[in-house]
Amino acid sequence: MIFAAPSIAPVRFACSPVDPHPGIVLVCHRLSLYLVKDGKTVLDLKFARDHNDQVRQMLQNRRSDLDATQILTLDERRRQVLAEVETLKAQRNRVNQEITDLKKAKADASALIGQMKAVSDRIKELDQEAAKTDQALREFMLLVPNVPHESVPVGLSEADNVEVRRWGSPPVFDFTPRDHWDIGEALGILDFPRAAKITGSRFTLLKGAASRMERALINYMLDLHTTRHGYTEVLPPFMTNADSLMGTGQLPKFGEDLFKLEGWNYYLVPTAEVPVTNIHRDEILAGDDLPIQYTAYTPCFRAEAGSHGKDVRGIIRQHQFDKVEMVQFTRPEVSFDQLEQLTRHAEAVLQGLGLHYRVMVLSTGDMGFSSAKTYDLEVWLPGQETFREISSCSCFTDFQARRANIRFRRGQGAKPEFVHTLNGSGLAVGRTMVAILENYQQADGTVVVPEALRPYMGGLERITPLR
RNA sequence: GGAGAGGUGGCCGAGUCGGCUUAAGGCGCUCGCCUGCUAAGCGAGUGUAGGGUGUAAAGCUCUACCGAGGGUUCGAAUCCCUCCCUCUCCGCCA
Repeated sequence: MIFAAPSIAPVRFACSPVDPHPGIVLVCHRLSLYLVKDGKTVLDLKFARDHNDQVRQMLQNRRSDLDATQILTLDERRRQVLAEVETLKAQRNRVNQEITDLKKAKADASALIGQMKAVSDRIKELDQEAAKTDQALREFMLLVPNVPHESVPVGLSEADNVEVRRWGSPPVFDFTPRDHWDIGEALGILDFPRAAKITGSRFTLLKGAASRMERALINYMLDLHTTRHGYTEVLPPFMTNADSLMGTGQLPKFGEDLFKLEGWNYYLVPTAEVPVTNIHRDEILAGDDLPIQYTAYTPCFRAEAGSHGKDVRGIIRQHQFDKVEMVQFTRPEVSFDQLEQLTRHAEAVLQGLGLHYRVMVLSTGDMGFSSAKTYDLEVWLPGQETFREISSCSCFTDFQARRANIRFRRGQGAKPEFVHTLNGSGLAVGRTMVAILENYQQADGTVVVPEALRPYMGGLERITPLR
């Protein structure tokens, strides 16, 4: 197996106080390029300056066409301007005190005041110059992807993902298993034409046992994560502002995947990851409180731009779907261990429902922009005779923490450090129902309800045709 | 939607004819002293980020930050404008 082996890791970004995108206010404060080794931040912008070659190499590895030398230029310019403007500001502060003293003594200060006019104008100029440079540097850094962990297989696409393990076995049928849309429509519990009438394509009307199962699955998953896996349940807003989307990495690069509310700077959440991770934006957490583990149910809204004609049948790919998400904030040194654990938490849901699945580690070519390592859980769908993604579990190292300025203190008086963030679906509810319909279908067209779900469905054991 | 009041350091809370506030004071916290123990008392310290200077840590030094952004001014927590958020009353609504 081939592994990416960056001797040094990555390039990240951060930002500062100026607005690079109209209507979008950035909340990050640090302006530094840094490198991470063994999950620990060891170097910063100074390193990028002194070892620019290595930085360039890293960008190349991730197939980024960003030019690392631009960092040098911009940083040099920025520090030049800062040095000059800060000297002037120091002078201004000093002279202002003198003016104050003169005024107190009822003496004439007009000479000093006249002199400071020019200084003040120059400061104004330089401040603008510094802001421009900061903005350019930040825009650059916001487009730098996270760097894959050493254990991530190098590859160009989905085809290079590597199976890590699988659980269970596919159910055996003495008839030809059907797709979930056939099963659902025959039972009268999935209604596609009416959903298209109400809204449009990629929406589904659930009825009877389907809508109840959706609700049951949400409760089952939340209960599992809160009572067995140690997560705290939260129910966040289903819309977020642009700052939050910037914090988790959906913006500025992936705005076309989002539904934005007309006349508002609000977006429908594409995943609970956004509101939940941003719970602690701009906060310094107590080291003793880590790891912090949240689980949340939210609907998810995705424009699915660029997926036209893909998965058009059934409820696999919808503009709106329900998901239960797990989010963790951890110390840097344990984040990849936590990823293993979080992945097991997602797997526990599938195991509880008796669904056959496999775990894939995504290759460098298939993983997301913000992720350092991602496991996908793929559930077996007999109707389509294939494995389909039902959960995606990622460690983001401090990529999101830098953007969202989420830090922690190891102890009293210790310097704040960035936390690591993780999240994973636990699980995508709609696809879980798809899996149940297809895996538990019977020759007579009915569907057996998995035992774990029955308590949540009033003891219902079998779904029979509605009405 | 209408009317009004506010947003200050981890917390509470002063601070409007702009300049002795380098953000008073208190609480909390840390360290020390004192004290059978505890409590109380006494003393010192206590933010974040960036630049410069140190091999590094420390230290020293400069700059910025009183909801956010912009403006006026030699100088803004303090004045003006825009926006965000919180609270009160009215209206409407689940």
